[in-house]
Amino acid sequence: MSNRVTIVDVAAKAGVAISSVSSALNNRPGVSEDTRRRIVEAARELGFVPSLRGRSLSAKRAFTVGLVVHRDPYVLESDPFFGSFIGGIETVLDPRGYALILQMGSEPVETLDRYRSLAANRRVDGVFISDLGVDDPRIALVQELGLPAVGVNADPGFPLAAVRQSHVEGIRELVEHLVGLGHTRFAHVTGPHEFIHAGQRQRAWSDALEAAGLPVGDIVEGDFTYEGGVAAADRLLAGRAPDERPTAVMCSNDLSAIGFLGRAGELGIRVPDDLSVAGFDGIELGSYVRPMLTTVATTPRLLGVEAARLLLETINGTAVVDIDIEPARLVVRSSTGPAPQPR
Amino acid sequence: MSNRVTIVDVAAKAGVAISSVSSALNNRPGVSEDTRRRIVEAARELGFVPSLRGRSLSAKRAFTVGLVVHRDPYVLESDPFFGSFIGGIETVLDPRGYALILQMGSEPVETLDRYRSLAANRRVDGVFISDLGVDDPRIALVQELGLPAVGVNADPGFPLAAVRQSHVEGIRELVEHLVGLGHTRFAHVTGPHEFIHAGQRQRAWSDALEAAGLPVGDIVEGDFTYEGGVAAADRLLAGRAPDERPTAVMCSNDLSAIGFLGRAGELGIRVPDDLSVAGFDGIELGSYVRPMLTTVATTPRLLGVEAARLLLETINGTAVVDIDIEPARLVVRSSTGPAPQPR
DNA sequence: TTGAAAGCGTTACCAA
DNA sequence: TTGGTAACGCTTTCAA
Repeated sequence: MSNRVTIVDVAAKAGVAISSVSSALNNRPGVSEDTRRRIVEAARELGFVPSLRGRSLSAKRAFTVGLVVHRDPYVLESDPFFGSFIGGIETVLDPRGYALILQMGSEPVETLDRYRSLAANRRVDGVFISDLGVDDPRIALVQELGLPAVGVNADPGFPLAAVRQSHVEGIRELVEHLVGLGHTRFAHVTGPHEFIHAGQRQRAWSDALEAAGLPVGDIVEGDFTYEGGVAAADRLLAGRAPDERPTAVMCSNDLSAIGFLGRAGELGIRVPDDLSVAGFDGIELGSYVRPMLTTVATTPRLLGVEAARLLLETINGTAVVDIDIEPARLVVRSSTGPAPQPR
Repeated sequence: MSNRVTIVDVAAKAGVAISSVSSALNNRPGVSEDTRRRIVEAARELGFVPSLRGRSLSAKRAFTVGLVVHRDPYVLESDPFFGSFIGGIETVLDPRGYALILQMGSEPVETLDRYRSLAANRRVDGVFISDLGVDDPRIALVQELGLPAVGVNADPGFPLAAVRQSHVEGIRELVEHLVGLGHTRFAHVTGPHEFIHAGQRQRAWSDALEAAGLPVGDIVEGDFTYEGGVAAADRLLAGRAPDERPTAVMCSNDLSAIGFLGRAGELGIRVPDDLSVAGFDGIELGSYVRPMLTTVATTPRLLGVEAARLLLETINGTAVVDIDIEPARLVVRSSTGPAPQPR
């Protein structure tokens, strides 16, 4: 259990110097095909696995990257994003011998400290920056720390490497879908304004409506939670006469749309007959609730894959361009339908 | 950016040997109070942070522990457990200079490989084993690998260190609650039988009913998903006359209970008037749906805290006893009520 | 092509 | 109490 096999053992067994073992096993030139074979064979027989610690110290690399999630646990729990995103990250990290360190900072200051300490003791070679905020202080921080980083769904002009999935097309498709169904009175439930993606989605919604020559209607701030959707439904629907209510509502994520749906039902408003509701994300739960939720489906797993690829490239200093993955797309289910006929 | 401060720099600045710096900064004896002060001061001025890599190699420790989640991403997404569990882990890891590596293996074999490679290159000093399965192969694996490990919610007789939160009391409370409401026809929706906690919960349910002298009723296998709850509702309720249906159902987790609730509503069965439904977990969502879900609330965050504490102790070889945290407790909300009066 | 040796940044042992 | 020095396990440079 205790005495693990080291490069010295392999060298001894193969009857060569440890430097040759290192070269051979890392596919570097300068080793004859014959010796290489002998070394590989010896390593195999001994079950040699290079020690990450030795490699780390020598190579000045941690072979680890970090993700600091700065949301409160409840949001993390119910958010489908991170599970898939992390899954995607792993698929590219693992084959390259990298691993992911996950940290959670519930408060912004705490989050910054996490990044700081990850950098200070060189625990990671790079980090992901997700859930970007407006004027996000993490940007300046990683620059100051010289810590390679990749932003997820950053705005244009983001100063670091970034991977993005456009929401514009999907939201435009949603608006066209609703307009085609005859809707004219719209409303939008945003996410918390401190996150840039909340603003991105709202803007895409407003722009598409304006492009269609229709009034944007009410915009109420939500918080990405089920509860927030319930509250938004109260504000937009309760106590309003049918012809004063919006007939088509987009919530900026699925969870809040599902809350919205639930409250609408309680208020006696039928979906989609009296009201159309759509979300954003494409979480599984949306296809189980009744009516099934129309949404704009994102692909967090793919985002994770590309973010990881980009981060490793950034770390290696290989030429890097931002990556745009295929846009999120409209998925029509049963929570949207023809606009109710006024009478 | 590149030339970081090392122990050598501190030693030079303080005019002492590096061994003294090491001793002083690690609060080891053998350094005079005076020198210690000088060293600490020098370190502070230089902004010295010990290199994890150097420490790792020398101390033969990774200062990292691992969690390999072996569920498919969707379950991870919608499961409230891991977000809080990980949050709890972090609160004890962080102050002790440890970090968490998160890996995901969707298939069992893959999961085992993850553990194997974590151990092979000594990336972690120990691992958590959660979502224990029946005859879980990970137990033998970590033993064979000599990898310190802590089991989460293990059965009695578990051969490794374990942290547990008893579900028995809470489920018994639930049964007493239902019995007190006059229910006599029960049913239970389990989790996947390959997980031991699914069996644990079902057994607690059956035992409590038997203790009350009541028939256990139908037991149908679910899968912990919303969808599974819907399917279970179909099997237990659809096409059955009111007096042939159970009047009180426990689903083995909240998510499936919520699915069950939704389908019951679609079938025209009123909850709690015609039927009482309860879940297990205590997720936030349960308090937002209507009717609000009666459940047995667990505290995954606390479980994470204790699991991490125990794992670090196991790694340090300090005397270790299993930890039992406060049992999960019944939380009565509005999805349970008096048994319907037959007529 | 091969091998010896110098790092990498700590900790820990042992003289002084 | 101090300081020198040998590990720890690898990569990399430079002679041979």
